[in-house]
Amino acid sequence: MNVTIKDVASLANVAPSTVSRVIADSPRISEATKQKVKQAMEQLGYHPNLNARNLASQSTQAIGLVMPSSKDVGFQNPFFPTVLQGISEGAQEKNYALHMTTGKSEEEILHAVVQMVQGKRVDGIVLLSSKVEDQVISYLIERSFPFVLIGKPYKDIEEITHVDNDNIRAMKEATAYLIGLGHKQIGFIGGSLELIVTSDRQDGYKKALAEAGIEARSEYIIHQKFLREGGQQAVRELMQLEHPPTALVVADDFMALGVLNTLDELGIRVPDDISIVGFNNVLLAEMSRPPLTSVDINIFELGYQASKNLIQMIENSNEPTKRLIISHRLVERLSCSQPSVEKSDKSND
Amino acid sequence: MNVTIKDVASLANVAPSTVSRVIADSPRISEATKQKVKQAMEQLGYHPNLNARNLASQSTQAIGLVMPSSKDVGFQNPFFPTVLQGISEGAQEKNYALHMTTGKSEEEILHAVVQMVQGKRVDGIVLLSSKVEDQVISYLIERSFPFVLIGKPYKDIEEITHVDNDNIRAMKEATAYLIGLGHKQIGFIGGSLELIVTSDRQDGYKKALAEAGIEARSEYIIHQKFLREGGQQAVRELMQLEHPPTALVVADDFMALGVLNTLDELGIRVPDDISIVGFNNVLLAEMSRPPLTSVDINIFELGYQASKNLIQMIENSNEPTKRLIISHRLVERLSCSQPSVEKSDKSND
DNA sequence: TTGTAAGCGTTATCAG
DNA sequence: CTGATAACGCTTACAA
Repeated sequence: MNVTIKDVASLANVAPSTVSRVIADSPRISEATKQKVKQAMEQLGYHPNLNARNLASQSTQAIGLVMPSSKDVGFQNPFFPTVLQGISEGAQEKNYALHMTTGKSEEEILHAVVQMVQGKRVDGIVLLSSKVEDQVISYLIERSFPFVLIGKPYKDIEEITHVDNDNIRAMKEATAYLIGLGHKQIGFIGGSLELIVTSDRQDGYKKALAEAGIEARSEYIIHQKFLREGGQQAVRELMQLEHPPTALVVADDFMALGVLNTLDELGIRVPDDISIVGFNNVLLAEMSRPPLTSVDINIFELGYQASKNLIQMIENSNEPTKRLIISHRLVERLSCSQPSVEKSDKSND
Repeated sequence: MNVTIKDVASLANVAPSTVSRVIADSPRISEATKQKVKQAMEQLGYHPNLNARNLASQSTQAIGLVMPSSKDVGFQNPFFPTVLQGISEGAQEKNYALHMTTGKSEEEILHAVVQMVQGKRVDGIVLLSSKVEDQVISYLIERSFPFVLIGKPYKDIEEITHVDNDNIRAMKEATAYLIGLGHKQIGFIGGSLELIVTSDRQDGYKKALAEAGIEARSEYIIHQKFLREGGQQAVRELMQLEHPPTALVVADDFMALGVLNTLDELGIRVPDDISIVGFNNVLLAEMSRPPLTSVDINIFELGYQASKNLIQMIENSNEPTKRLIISHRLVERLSCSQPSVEKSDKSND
């Protein structure tokens, strides 16, 4: 069969345990035998059997990744590859492997997670989405299995290590930016309110208005479940109002693209007639017309810190619960300007 | 510790081996004990330890996923989440888990693959990219480890099971479509020629021209390494020609977006002044302005067939080498029209 | 510093 | 149809 630790041992004229120690780079082993063994490993092309190793040591060097349901909104979002890259890099630095699971439904996902955890396939888990009533989270907490959440937990905040942006502040700043430009009629377009990220951003929006002494109009706030059609639908609604907004904050760049789109169809020009601020600053933001002013939330870092901290939790069992806030910044491009002095002056073009 | 097969056995008053048989759903076991055991498992909340199982059975129920280098072009492409979804679904149907690996360099990736394979973490591998001289492929072939490639191999075609589109024909049809509209000056914009997919699509482009009796001009063919800036750069070059093309085939939608963008900046209107056909038909294609006519290559299916066939290879060791061609179709949207009768007539607008 | 031997939790081979 | 028992390949006390 395959070359095992015993083969290496006998070639190097030592005991299997010695070989094992060399692999683990145990300090109490003579340099001489260490070399001898290493050479034998080399010569035979030895690679440890990870299953055997995991079984004996009761630990895998792997972390599990739970992705949102594949039917879900998040999946098609360009957010996803980037965060994955961050997670992957954090894991690789510590030599952890990545195990992935998706599913078409909540049950499928939960099932897969249970398999991973009880089956001892991974030492910890990164969660890519936080739902309002999340069974996966409950399960992990109950078993006190190490995990970190990307995003903000709906409840048990103090007990869940998570990495997130300060979405409230970020959106507050974005809104304040528009206010600073002179806008007073500012609309908000966001995803489903069941996502914590949406409600946070909405809160930030309201706060900014409040601080500026602008009354928040409920008809200016629109939620849409789907990113693509949602943005389009939202614009139509807003533009039919008696006093349509002169500026829009959109809680997701992808959605903002839909917005831009529809605006164009309606013959409304950005930023001349209306200003737009997007969120996430994905690659798309640069490529849209006009290039989108957007809040960069540092997606890569979100992922990187998640896996990095998860590994700390795994390796040090009394690591405290943490809340990591990743910085953001507004990237100005060309989708915003001051409101036209007379906004009803769109008579002739 | 954790609940093991022995605990279940003693609770059910049977031998561990019997429990094992129940798990494997062995046919030669009485319905009575089967029920008894199942109930015991339920009662104790038993889940098999996968490491032990893998070790004993010399097989994991897992497939490995090798992604392109995270620095690579492909990573940010919306292609990626979709193909992942397909792979994931194919795996899940057969109850296979997914193990993922990326890396920042070729070496890192090869190293990770070797770990996966020799470490016996997976039973087979799906390759998401095919480079010209691919060490990973050589390694897998040499060890005759089951794998399937998404895309077309550079060499050893007959020995590598792969799932691909007929990119030559697809691009030929796309080009022929433009010719059918009356275009004669058609440019080609594609990615790096090191990618087989690019050269195939270029071949298709040339074939279509040849069949129509149109001479292929080398200055109409542009390759760019990066999708984003590349599209922009390419347009600038093409539009400076003495006789700029009246239509463009672009080998990737993402790139096409950059093209659209730059065209807009230059004040060239699509499709009035120039027609564009994209490739891949990602979500973006619908959302661009104008909506992009694009060749749908069925990305999900590419992934789905890959994992499905990989699993067949794993479970049936003398499964023949296959070449699977996924269908494509041109999706007409609004980015193409007939060439203006006098194409130099752009005097006043 | 190194060797011996007992697990780790399954599956697989033989008997019965 | 079911039960012992020997692998599977590695780690880790415990000795030496």
